[in-house]
Amino acid sequence: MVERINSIPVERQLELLSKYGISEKKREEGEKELPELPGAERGRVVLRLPPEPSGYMHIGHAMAFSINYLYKQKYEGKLWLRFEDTNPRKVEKRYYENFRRGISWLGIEYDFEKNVSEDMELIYEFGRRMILSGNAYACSCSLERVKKFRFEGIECEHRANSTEKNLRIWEEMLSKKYGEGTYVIRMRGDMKNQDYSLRDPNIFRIIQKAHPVTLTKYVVWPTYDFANVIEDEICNVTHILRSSEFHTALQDTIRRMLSFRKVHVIQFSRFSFKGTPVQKRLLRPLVEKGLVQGWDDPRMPTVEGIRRRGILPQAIIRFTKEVGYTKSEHEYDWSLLFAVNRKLLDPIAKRLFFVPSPSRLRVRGLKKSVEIRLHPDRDLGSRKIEVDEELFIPAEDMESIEVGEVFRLMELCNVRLLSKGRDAEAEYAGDELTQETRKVQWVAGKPVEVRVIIPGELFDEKGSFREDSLKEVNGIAEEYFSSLQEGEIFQFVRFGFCRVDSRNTVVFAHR
RNA sequence: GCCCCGGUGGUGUAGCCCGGUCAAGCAUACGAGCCUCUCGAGCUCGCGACGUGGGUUCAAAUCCCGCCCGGGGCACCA
Repeated sequence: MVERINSIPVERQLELLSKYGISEKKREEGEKELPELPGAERGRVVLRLPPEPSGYMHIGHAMAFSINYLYKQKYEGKLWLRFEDTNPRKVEKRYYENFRRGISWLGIEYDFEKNVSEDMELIYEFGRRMILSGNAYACSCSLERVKKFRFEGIECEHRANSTEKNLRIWEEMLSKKYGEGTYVIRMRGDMKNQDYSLRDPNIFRIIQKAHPVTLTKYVVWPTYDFANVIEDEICNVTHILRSSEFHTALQDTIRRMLSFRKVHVIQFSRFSFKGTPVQKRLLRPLVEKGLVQGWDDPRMPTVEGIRRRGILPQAIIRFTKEVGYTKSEHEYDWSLLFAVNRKLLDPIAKRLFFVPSPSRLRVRGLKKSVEIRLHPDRDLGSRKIEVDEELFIPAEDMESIEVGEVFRLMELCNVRLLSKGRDAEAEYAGDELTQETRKVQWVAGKPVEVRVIIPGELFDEKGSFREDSLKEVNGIAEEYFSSLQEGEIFQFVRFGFCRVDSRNTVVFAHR
């Protein structure tokens, strides 16, 4: 029954339906809304993007930032861009700019920007307060000893030092009297706590390496958890939306010790795509061994990589909104992102002809000039093509077309194949357009040689690098191709969406 | 070892807090058809899931316990 109805054209179906008084059920199209944030009030929400400028921004950052941005919009709140640059050993100047670029590419508008390293004096003030209130102490245990004691739940002797002594050492640390590894400041937690991260964690350590922003001004640096709590307090952050590789217990404790306000913490698991991990640990070897072209290789999850791959920034934001966030482990299939990207691209991408593995075809007596629209149903302009007897069609089509068969050269005319092979010939067979005839794209005139790079997943299921992660297709495109802008995303008809990477190279995005 | 957090179709999610309306919604993928001068878009239909074992209850995807599996933390990294 269903089959029978389906075989009737839609218009006729609707006709029949209205005849029987059945109206079309309107589907509510509403875009998916993000869940409400606890305790969020319009206009009073403050969020933050906290990148560590120690590596390239990747899709995981992009999505986590998007969530924050979406909530900023939802509640008309404020958004900070805050560089978590408290480890001079990891931070590098160029990455600050890389993040700024990535964020602006995404179209994320933030209200304030700062580096945590600019707030050192303030952070020191809170460190001092921790010591004065007995919540922190200076410790000179070796790393091994700290570890051992923490594991065994034993308090070291430094824990019993007087406030005066702690304060003296603290001041001396600040005045650069000590070298690395001599002293650290630890939070007085609970050496018996079942959660080991509360067994007197370190909150300040000495690092004698020049910082890209503050240079050699400071040597005592706060650890992430400490700096973060302070920054969230002074930035007036109301909601922390971050991935779940962070534990809240420690930060909550510090917040309590310093009598800071409560902050809503929402955690979600890391965003990553199938076969394309975001961890530097896995990516760096690929770059170093030359298995990929660089950090901006279109197979890479870096912002630069996915941009080259033809993903629109809006697609990332919209995709993020669709999948939302969860604490459950997941690995997105690229096809999910592609689907969103395709929807955005379809109405704006120009349609061009590309012939992979071209096969020469002579059409007897053909001489024609056609003007073809650049989009089937949007007005994106058109291009004019002069056709002579000689043109090219894909080898794949040439092979499957039988001699004597009539097929259509898209937007041009019908032809009948007379012979195959090197001197393949065809003859004109009318202009009538019918649904059944096979349609083939073609290239004539002055073809442009084009190389299409097809990026795939970097790793297979077992986690080893895929040698075939990058494929290549060569062919010719119509002349109009040369007038595309670098970076422009368009569609090669019957082939897929691509982005102009460089003069004669395009990167395949998806079908 | 200890401590957190998860486990809904191939993939991603909704539902779980407040048990029934869930013989489980949506998207994507896949299959079929309609439409279309694209293998794109649009439209219609189909396919397919509550980790596992107990318990509570008239009733469990939803609450409780055990187990299994996955992720994260226990850094002088963030």
